[in-house]
Amino acid sequence: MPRLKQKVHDDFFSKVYEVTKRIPFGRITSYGAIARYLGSGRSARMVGWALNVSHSNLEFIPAHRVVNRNGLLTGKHHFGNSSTMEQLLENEGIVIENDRIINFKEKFWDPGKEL
DNA sequence: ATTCTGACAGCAA
DNA sequence: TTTGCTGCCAGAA
Repeated sequence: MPRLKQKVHDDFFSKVYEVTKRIPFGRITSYGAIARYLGSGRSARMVGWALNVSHSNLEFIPAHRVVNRNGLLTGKHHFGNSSTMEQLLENEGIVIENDRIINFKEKFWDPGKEL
């Protein structure tokens, strides 16, 4: 029995939240990695959208641990203050320079590979 | 209904 | 290497 359209979206969003919540402390991943893990590899933008509305979720979503594939903090303007995301990450021991994560490759956490 | 936009990513020039 | 266009799927106007 197919679910209602609204339900489907909730499922996709929920999956995004689930994966995001499993990102280990001090690690980060990319929108594309999550999208691929969820099956729709070319829907990275939807991951971003899901995180954008993650405020409606009761649980805390560590959305600051999700950046684009270049380790660029493209979503920092969505944390109220544009320095919040950067601060949260540095709080976890991640070094940032010019909105870019240093040692991005080493800190990278691939849900498809590690989950 | 149509058009534009977006917290992306891949590929062509 | 950098820039620009395209595919992707939902939402807003």
